[in-house]
Amino acid sequence: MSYDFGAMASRPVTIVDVARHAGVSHSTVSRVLNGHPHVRADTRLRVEQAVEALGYVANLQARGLAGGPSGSIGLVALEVSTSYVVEVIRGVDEELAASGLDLMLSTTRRHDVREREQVLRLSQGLCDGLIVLIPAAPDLYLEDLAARNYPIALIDHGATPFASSATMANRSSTEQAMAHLIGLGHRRIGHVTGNLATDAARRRMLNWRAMLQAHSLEHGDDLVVEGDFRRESGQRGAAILLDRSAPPTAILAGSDFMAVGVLDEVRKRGLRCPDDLSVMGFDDVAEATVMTPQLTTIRQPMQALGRQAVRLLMDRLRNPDAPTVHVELATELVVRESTAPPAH
Amino acid sequence: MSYDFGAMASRPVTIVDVARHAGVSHSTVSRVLNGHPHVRADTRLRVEQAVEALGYVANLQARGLAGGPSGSIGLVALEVSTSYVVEVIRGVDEELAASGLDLMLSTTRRHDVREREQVLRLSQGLCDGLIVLIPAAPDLYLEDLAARNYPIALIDHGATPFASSATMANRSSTEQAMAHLIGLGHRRIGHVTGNLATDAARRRMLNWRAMLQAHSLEHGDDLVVEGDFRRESGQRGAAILLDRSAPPTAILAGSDFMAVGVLDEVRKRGLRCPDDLSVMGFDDVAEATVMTPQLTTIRQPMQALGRQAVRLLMDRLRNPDAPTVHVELATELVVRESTAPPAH
DNA sequence: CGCATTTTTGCACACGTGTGCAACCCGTAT
DNA sequence: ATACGGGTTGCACACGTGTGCAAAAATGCG
Repeated sequence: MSYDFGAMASRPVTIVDVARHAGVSHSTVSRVLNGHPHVRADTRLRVEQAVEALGYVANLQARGLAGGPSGSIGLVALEVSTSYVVEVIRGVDEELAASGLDLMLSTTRRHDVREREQVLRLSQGLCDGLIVLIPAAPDLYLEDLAARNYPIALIDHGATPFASSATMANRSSTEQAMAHLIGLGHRRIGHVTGNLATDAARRRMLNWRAMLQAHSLEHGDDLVVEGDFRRESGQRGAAILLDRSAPPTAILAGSDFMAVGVLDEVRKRGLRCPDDLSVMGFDDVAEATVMTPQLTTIRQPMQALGRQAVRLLMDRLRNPDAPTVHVELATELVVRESTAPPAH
Repeated sequence: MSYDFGAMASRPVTIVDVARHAGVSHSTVSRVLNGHPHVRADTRLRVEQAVEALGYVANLQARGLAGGPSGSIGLVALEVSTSYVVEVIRGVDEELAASGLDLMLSTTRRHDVREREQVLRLSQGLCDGLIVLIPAAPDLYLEDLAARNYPIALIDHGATPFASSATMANRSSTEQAMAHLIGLGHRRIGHVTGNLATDAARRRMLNWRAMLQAHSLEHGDDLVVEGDFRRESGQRGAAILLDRSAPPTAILAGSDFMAVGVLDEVRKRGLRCPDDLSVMGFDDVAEATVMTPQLTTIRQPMQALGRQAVRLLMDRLRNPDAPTVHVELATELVVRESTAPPAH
């Protein structure tokens, strides 16, 4: 066995190096690092100075292996491409900043097997807790982890006894939007839906229709066009609706991006918003405050969802035996400039 | 696919469990998992079946501790709040998807100490390579890691012998912007900078000044205001510039968000863009095509930057002894509606 | 000062995996 | 049949840290 003290192959500083430098055993260093009570004051000081002097950084893996806390929580998501995921991550990151915990993001990219792998990986000591942001069935591992009493927070899942969860109140959001438009005096309210293959789009359409029926307003098929959540489909939908013999005075788009498309068509036709047509969206994306007119929309509390998940997780970290909780976050009507009473 | 967990699923399945189930030693299981050549075919099959039956998932920490590959690469960033970071992450994630490697995101939240900590943590076996996305001085750890021959890719840093790096052609991007404005006939061109603590902001300002000098145009201190990359600082900067005795006819903002702020001030004063003031930004964020007028800007290839960083990293993973590389990606002038020849 | 009690410290093992080395097995050539 | 050789396999140790237990040291008390 040979020791090389040369500057070439510098080995990371370990707890043993610190111990040697401070003239104690590595156990003592460990105790200092973890704030154990039974350490003499001057010993603690010597160790802390050694840590400082050598620039010691704990090896997360060894610590996790040995059963110590990792000081970080994991977030498992499908991908980072959609703004939905990005916003949730932002919320998580910001809430975490206050607590001093680290964030580990892991993406599964739609491989179902990978999902279970990633979750188990992170739960094996790498992270103290896990936030799962995947709209799939986590039954494969949830019960397992619950048996180990491992803290998990699910986002956008229904209630389950195995983990805490946070979700959005989808129903009331469409009601909020329609109440706003009807309250302004609109009687013909068109709807450009998102991709009807998705739950959210379908529920929004059903609730749009239900609200019109409840107020005895027209709700026929010539007031609704299917889109796909994207800007271009919003423009196409608006073109169709505005070409009707009796065009709507307001259009509810299934997403903010489609609302932008609706406004594209409005501008193209030389109409003005909100004077000639009121427009609403869903989500309250960052773009909503940048456009002219600024968009009236239903804010989906995506960041808040992330924050809430962190709080749920930290509750479980502090008190592992407390029962799991299910939280439903309200959406919020954000009135800006794109809606007004109808002209006539 | 169904997994058979034993009656007591309280403890995670380890390599030893698999070994027992297959009637071999844990070493053999390890060799199967890592694709070593000297394993008999039927033994390999038995082990693989045991892995499947027990639903074994490797413990990353133990593997990392023991010196094995982690199969994941790390990304260290300040935060995930800015779209710059988000876009880079998207690029990284997408490029990584092709390679089968996992992504670990870690945020430092502007604590300089944490930066070194996080980097060292992840480099101690947790990740096979690291992408650093922090506009600060990584001298503290770079040399150290280079000595260990640890693969690192820096984003938006200058060339360094210690790591591969990818950056955008900051010089030419500013030249592109200024050439456009000067070509339109502008002679007084103001500049609201980003946070001058960052490299990018400082270089943009220097190049702004250099271009003005090269064309013998005024470039004094009363044509430049420091901002912080955010919308509000853009508005403040514009207010200051427009209050000068001889206000500029065009303003180059250090980011698209600041350009939005500039437009806020323009609108507030009842001015019109581009008639009374031309406005340009940097980045080409999603918002740029949504606003009115649509923003003329310099497109920063942020996703491409992420992809490039991954490729650089994988080159080093495959060939650790190859020299480091510095790649510069071209930016692109995107002319939209917010720039025009000056009125007078 | 001696003894009991408490505080402080070190030893040794555990965590799960990878790997050098030696031992094993089996087939083939002598 | 024996020796040889190469493909397989197991043993034992290493990685860095946490912790129960016992030893050592410090403290308190008479």
